[in-house]
Amino acid sequence: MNTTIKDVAKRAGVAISTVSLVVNHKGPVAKETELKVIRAIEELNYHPQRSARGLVTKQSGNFGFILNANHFSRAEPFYTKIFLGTEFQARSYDYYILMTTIDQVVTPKNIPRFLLERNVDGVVLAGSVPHKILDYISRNKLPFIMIDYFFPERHDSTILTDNAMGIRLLIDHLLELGHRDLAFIGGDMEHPSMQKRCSTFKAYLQEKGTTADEARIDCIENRSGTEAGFAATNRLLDKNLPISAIVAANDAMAVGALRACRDRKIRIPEDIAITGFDDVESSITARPTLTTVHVPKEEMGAAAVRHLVDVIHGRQSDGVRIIMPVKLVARESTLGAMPHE
Amino acid sequence: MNTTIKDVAKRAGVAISTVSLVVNHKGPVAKETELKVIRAIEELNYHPQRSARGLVTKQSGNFGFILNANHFSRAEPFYTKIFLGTEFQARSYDYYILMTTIDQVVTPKNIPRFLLERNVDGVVLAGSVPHKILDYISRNKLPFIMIDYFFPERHDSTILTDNAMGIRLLIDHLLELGHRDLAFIGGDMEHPSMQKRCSTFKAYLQEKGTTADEARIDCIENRSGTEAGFAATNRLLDKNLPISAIVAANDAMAVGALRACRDRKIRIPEDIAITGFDDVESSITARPTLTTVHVPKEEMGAAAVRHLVDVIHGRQSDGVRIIMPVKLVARESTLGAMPHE
DNA sequence: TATATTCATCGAAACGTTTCGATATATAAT
DNA sequence: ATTATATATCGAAACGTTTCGATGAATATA
Repeated sequence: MNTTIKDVAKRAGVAISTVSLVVNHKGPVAKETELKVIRAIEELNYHPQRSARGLVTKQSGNFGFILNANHFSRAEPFYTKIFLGTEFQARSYDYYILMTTIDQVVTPKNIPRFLLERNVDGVVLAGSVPHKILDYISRNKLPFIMIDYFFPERHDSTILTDNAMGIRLLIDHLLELGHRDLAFIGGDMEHPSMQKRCSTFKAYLQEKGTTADEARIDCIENRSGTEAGFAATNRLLDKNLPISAIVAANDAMAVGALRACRDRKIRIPEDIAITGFDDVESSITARPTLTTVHVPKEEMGAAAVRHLVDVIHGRQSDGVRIIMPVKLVARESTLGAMPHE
Repeated sequence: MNTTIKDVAKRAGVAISTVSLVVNHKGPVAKETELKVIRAIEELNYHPQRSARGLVTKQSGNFGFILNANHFSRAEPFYTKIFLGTEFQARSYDYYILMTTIDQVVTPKNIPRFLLERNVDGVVLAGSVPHKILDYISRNKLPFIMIDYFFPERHDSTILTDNAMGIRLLIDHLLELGHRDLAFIGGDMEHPSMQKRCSTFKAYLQEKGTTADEARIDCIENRSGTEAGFAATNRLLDKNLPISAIVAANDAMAVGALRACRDRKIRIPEDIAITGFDDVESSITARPTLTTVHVPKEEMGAAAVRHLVDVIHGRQSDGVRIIMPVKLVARESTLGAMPHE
């Protein structure tokens, strides 16, 4: 029970350091002794102990995953999916993920425990995360990468979705269906993804010759949930402008828009078409189901882990910006009721 | 950078061991020196290093989470939810979760790495998991608990759902709606939960005076997915017995039943009502939405972690069996189309 | 006042590895 | 034959903690 490298050394009749060399495939060791050692290892069922090894190598075999606490409600499967993506990929590289949530407001003392304890070899940060954490991480020379967030003034590695492409796909889709009077509801405008979605909406409409009327754009500052979508839609509809389609900045806001329209007995999509963004569960549980843009959430998590591994192995320098492709998912909220399949 | 206990000791003008005493709130230490030490700790921003501490205490601060690889497809959010439940609860007890999947077939060498490396203080096992792993874990004297599985011949700690209650709720619901000819489709009969659901179906119908006709019960041995539900339902319907409702052993099979009925132009629930079990996403994405039994998945994960912590703290002996309550969720597949809400 | 008891602090060992410099042996170069 | 080089092995130090037994100071007991 609890066999150590010492036991192996004794059994194989060699020095401890020789066993270590064999275990780690380092340094030259005679074929013959190697076999002796391997045999001893197998007979004793030896496996090096993580904490002992970590103490000297300064490697934990773990990656940290830091998530904005607000984002990790159970109702919000977006970041959950990203997290699961990292879990999956980490395993295939022989790392484990230690995950924690973190409050927006950073008191000096809420640095994640795994950082303080030096228990991770790299960090993935998902969603909006405080500056201070990044500083702490880079001060400790840990490789890190952000997902779905970045600070414009810095050059951190980050994984983004192709927000511009997503919005263009939606607009193309709507124009093709004959819609002309498009509106946009956004929220959480401090978030770069949200900014991009909104700015692309304006720019691409202009490009298409349909000028984007500012009166048909309603962005709520700090919130971006169902309630925000509901409120923004109501404000928009109160103006009595002609509107044939509403592009929402994400699925949650689109669901809010659906609700606002239902309250006013507006039929979807006959009177107004509605689109979301992200392709989370609620887009398919909604009635009608939501046309939206699929964001490859698991893949983003996986890509983040791969990047950390690459940096650690020196195969990849830091400061990259990876943009993940998206695709349109057309459903009832633009196409109308479809036969139950 | 990288301040150690040594630095703190020097700065505070005390011995290393004294600093340790302060950090761990052990042994008697004078108020005055305690303050000196605390001040030094804060000035140097010291925090003990996990691997060094773990080396001597033999505590990792981690729990392992082992999941049957088959169960962890992305399409199967049941165990994913359980996992997230453990994550959440672990954090509140200052533990991290190391998760891994494991194949059904256990070669002697696929023991999870975190076990070999002695990198966990306890283990949660979700779903059907090989015997050998349990042996390995208990041989290493690690506390562990299973979720949604158990071996009848052993007395391991385990967290189960109230399968019997769930089936009774469904039957009561159907009887109340006037159904008399109930059928049952099951699968994966090696799984204790599945056995219980099936046996309760028979027993409770008998208790209610409606004898359970064996001809209306179709259980598939090794599979329990949509395909299995589809196949079982077709076999059932081919018999041309009067059937007014089908109770499926889980949501996936219920979805298969929906499909089989649609193919035969059987209307749900007008011609036949259908129920599921588990309340996973597919029960609400299905058309019509599925009446099912809600299983508190996150709570089960959380309860598992609480139990491990209790055992470690000696507050709880091993070998408990915790049965989680369930509740009926009535939806369109028994009630009929509901107004979009 | 002498002795026993408690309290506070300390030094050193131990935990299980990796790594580094030293040593011994075998092989190649002169 | 002598020296230089490469190969194989080893012993010991180091990593940063906790813990244990020892020591000394302060307090209570006789």
